[in-house]
Amino acid sequence: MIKIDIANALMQTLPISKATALQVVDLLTDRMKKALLDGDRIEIRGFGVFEPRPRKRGMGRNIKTGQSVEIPKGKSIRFKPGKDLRDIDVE
Amino acid sequence: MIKIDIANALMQTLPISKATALQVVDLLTDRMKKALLDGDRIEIRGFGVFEPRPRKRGMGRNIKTGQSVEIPKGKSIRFKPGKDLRDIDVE
DNA sequence: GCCTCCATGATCAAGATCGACATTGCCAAC
DNA sequence: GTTGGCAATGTCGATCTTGATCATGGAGGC
Repeated sequence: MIKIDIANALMQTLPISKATALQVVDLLTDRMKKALLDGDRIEIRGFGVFEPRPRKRGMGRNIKTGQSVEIPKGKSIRFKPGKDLRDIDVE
Repeated sequence: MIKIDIANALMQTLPISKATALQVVDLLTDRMKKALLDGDRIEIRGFGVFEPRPRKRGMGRNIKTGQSVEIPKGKSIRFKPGKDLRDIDVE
């Protein structure tokens, strides 16, 4: 599923044009990105929580050189699936 | 940032009512949940990728009992931040 | 707008997983 | 069709996850 699929799903259900649907998706992701970059956490009940988290881990590894490279700074965006998504049980 | 904030952001930018904005957010999350539960991965360029991933890890621990509890089945929804979100650099 | 409901957060421990770097190919986006 | 973001590879260590309970707050109802 890519952006187009989401836009299609929106326009098929809501009374909005495809162009608007695309704008919606784009704006949504943009707003979320800004919020996350701003350090704000996004909590959508029943879906999940996006939480900016400081990266503290020490070092990674460079394939070609094989040397341990220190992971400089960093923040990771952690997504914690909500109840509905944690309910997954596919054997 | 919660669902209301996102809805407000949408209605402030796009020519849609707040009610519609809320429907959009709700529908969006619903569609994404369904896709993820269906095992489909969602890839939004520049934002991130939601990917259902089989959980293979062995066991956890229960505080109150103190016993090692085996992690039964499981699928986790992994969100991989896109370029824009990986670019975070907070000193 | 306020109240109520129920999901979410934190905790402890142990073990598996993720992440970063660099390069190439593929596919999402325009 | 073109562009360039994203996946995969490999190593090593820190982080995350699971589980139950209490408290907080997101979210829906009146």
